[in-house]
Amino acid sequence: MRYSRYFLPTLKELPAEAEIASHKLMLRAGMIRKLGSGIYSYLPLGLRAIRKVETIIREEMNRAGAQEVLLPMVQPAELWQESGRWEKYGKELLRFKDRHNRDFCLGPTHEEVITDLVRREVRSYRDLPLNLYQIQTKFRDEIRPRFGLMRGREFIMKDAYSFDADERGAEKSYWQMYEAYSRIFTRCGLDFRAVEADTGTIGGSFSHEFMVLADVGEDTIVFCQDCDFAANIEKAEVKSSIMPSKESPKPREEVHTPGKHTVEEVTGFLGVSASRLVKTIIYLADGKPIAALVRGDHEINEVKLSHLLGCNELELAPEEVVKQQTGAEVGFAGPVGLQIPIVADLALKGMVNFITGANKTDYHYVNVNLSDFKVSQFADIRCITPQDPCPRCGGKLVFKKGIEVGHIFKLGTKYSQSLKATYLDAQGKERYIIMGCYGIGVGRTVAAAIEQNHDKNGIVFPYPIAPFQIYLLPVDVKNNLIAETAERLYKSLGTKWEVLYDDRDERPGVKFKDADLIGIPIRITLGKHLKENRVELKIRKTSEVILADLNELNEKIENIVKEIGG
RNA sequence: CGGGGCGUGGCGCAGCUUGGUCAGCGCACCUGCCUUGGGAGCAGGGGGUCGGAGGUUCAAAUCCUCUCGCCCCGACCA
Repeated sequence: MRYSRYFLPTLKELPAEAEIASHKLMLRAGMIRKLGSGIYSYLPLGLRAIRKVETIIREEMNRAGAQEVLLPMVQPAELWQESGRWEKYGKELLRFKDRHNRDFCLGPTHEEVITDLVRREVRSYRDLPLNLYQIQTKFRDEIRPRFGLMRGREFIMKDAYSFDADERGAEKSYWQMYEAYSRIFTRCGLDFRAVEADTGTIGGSFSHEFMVLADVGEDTIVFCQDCDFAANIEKAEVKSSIMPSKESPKPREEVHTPGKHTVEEVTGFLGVSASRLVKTIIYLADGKPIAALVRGDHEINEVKLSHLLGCNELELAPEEVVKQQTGAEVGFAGPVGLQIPIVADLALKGMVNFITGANKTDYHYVNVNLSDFKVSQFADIRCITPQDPCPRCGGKLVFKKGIEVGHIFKLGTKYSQSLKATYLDAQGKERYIIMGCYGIGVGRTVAAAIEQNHDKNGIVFPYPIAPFQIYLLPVDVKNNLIAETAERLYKSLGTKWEVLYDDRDERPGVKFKDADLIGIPIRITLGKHLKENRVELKIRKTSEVILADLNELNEKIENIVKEIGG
């Protein structure tokens, strides 16, 4: 590709709208442009990177035995009503009507459509197993789109669905996808971890998220230094080791704590550590108030809590509800005297003489004990902390931030039941098909790769997903020797590699800056050494420069490609 | 949805407090000269109903009201 003819609008200055490195760089490198909040156009360079990732995905999905399909993006409401998600999915589902006033939605995911397709065609156990995937645009009307391609409303996703006759088959399909995903992200040059993930209302241990390690990641993942335990913090169970206190219970006392709402304020005021305090948080679980109790230095885990309560919706109670239930301003809630169900974290079991709110504005209780109120249920409802031991082996835990680029999930018969997708087994008995679903955010994968691979000069594309492999840079196109050699190299190298040929009549500095910015792995510079028939090979990643004779150029390039992971 | 911030040529911004001399700067773009190893220089030039609507006023980018859009912080997810 000739740069002079290529639609590649690079930006010298930082776009004001971008916060994180990948977003800034994708805008500056002319890969994407925003059309509206969470909606982006892919420019040629950005699309090339996306296509590279897609190609890797296709190869690995096909290798794993999956077959590619393409499903509609516009979907009739009837299907969603049948599965029950027309009501459940909420505002993320973008709904609209056609000219006949029939309801439709834009597909945020495709379980309904694929299950409908399969239920019409699959009749026998002989048709199973089956794994179908597509790479397609999804639309989710996200509450808050963010960070460019990291969380868009419209985004490209690879989604796959497996269909099996029995549990064993479903497990096999699941682990095949696990393997395929590991290969895909490895081939994309990413530093990632597969972690155990929340399985929602279905339960079981069959869900993994593929997390690219990056500080800007929106998820916290926790893994063990000593064993292979790795989980999303939402999921990581806390292995409780209750140490009964040796203190003997003292009588409860009310203390004046004017204007002290937060844990820090109260413990600071009373001069005790946060672990002596018990936080009382009022929630609405499907609209009904409940109180959750965790130690002052612990964080409540809402995913665990909502599973425990078995509710669809769990939200922090609004101020009025808190006031009504506690009779006090927010910040002074406590379990003593509360008339709503109380769920307490396991860590409370061993606690004696702790501090809570007094359900009275500007007052707390000290020396509260479990005998002072009634706990409906003790359970693991907090987030694991670095002080906790690994729940598997007791080893030391490490916490990192991750970007979720893939999620695999065993669905079971959730959709085959609601949509009646059945087959006949060898005995002629009708059974529900067992499903799994598997997603990869394609654009997000590119963004995550950039997040992990950039420097102050720009993107440093991992070779396998680089939009071009070689950046051919003649420093002066008015110099006949340079220009003619460049033209010749452009043609010959082009038979083997993808070459971006910077044939612009620009000063060298401009070209160098752009080359660094867009991050093509190998740069070939034609300049002052050309008189001796030599060119410069520069490796973007290491900044290493190699002088190469023209007649040994191909060989040298091949060596570099081998080195940097072709 | 709650909280915070921002909308001024393509991009980045100043001007707004205290209305008039305010349509301005840098980059980009066009023409010419010159220059060619890390975003050169000189000269000339094009481009903006100041997000939109309404209002106050002799006079509004500036003050008031409404509205639309975007970004950031919290509940979702690839």
